[in-house]
Amino acid sequence: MANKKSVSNPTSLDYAILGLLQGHSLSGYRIRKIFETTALGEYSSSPGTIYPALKRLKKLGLIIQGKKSGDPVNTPNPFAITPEGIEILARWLGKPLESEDISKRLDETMLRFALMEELLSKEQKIEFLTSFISETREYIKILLSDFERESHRMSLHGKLAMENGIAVYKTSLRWGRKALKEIRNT
Amino acid sequence: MANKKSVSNPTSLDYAILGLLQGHSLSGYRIRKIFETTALGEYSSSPGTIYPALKRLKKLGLIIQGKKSGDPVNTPNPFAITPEGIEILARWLGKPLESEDISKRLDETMLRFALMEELLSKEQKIEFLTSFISETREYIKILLSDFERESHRMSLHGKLAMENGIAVYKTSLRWGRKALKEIRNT
DNA sequence: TCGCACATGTAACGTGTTACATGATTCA
DNA sequence: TGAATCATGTAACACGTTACATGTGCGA
Repeated sequence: MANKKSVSNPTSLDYAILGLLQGHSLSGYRIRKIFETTALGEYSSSPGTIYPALKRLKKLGLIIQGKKSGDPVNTPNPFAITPEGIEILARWLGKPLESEDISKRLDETMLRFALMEELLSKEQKIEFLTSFISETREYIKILLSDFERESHRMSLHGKLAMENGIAVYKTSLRWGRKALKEIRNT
Repeated sequence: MANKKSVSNPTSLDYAILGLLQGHSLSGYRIRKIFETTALGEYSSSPGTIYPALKRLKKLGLIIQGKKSGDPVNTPNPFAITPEGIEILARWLGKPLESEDISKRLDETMLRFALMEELLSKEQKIEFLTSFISETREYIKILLSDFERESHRMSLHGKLAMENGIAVYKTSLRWGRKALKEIRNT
């Protein structure tokens, strides 16, 4: 197994930070503001979350602190991603999709997609979307058969809630096919 | 403020457990199996998660342990929900929806819907869905305006990821309207 | 008898949340 | 001058994850 998990892997928050640091340096405060204001807001980020995370990543050598030649002149204590950070991030982005990346962790999976533009090859992106599509199709099948098998003993609200789940996954499936086409045209 | 948060509120896992305990007693093992096998599987549940949660709920007096006259004869140490448990659960289910229940915590919000059948009145359910619809509509507006404002400086992958988010929320909005109709016909 | 499913738990660990704390700079 | 925003951090706490541990009962 090439995968040592001895020391505890980065969390998806860590990866989100590394992803933001592709391209330009950012201060802790800037990163917080991005999490606060943009659609990445799921990673809700009070100081007590962000600063310890940055500390962690720094200690791991995935980011470095200090004026980096380049960007925003007056970012106070900007962090930049290191080559090791890039490598770790790219490895995470390129990991083969498992079924649980769809059934649980769908948000994280979309985050991976959002961050992979620069670091993965076109082939890898296509591979990612192809698996995304087939895993999602597979999972919808499971949901539908669960639904048929159990619906007679489910409450109305239970059934409706499941219908939402199924509809949402179908939407993501359609999205995946469309995204695949667009990426192929690149 | 009627809401004391002094002692730390139940988590959504706690509420999921309380919800499962509506109607019939279940052993810890049974609860684990339900989380493992059904669509509620997001609440991934190893012993190290479930048993401490049950202990907690027991200490709070929201569930009680012991043979309950009724159900499956040889369920080992079944838990049943107490009146206080019901009350806490119902209060949670009936809480007014805030915008963050949609933008973050959408899964939790759907869990609330799934569990409210027995404990809320028809009017409360309609109120829930009505807010769900308007909050979701509102959030989609925000996403769309973010998208228009930022899309020119977003990467292709960023844009595609956002499109998925928007499509998913639109799906849930359609679901909400449909669910509202069905509940009204009750 | 071997192994699997049933059944329940504990201990270490890390991370996110909440709340507190501090200080500089900007702008009205 | 006072308020808001910029900017960074710490401490307590609780929860979930992982890994370990134990024992029963059933069926092949």
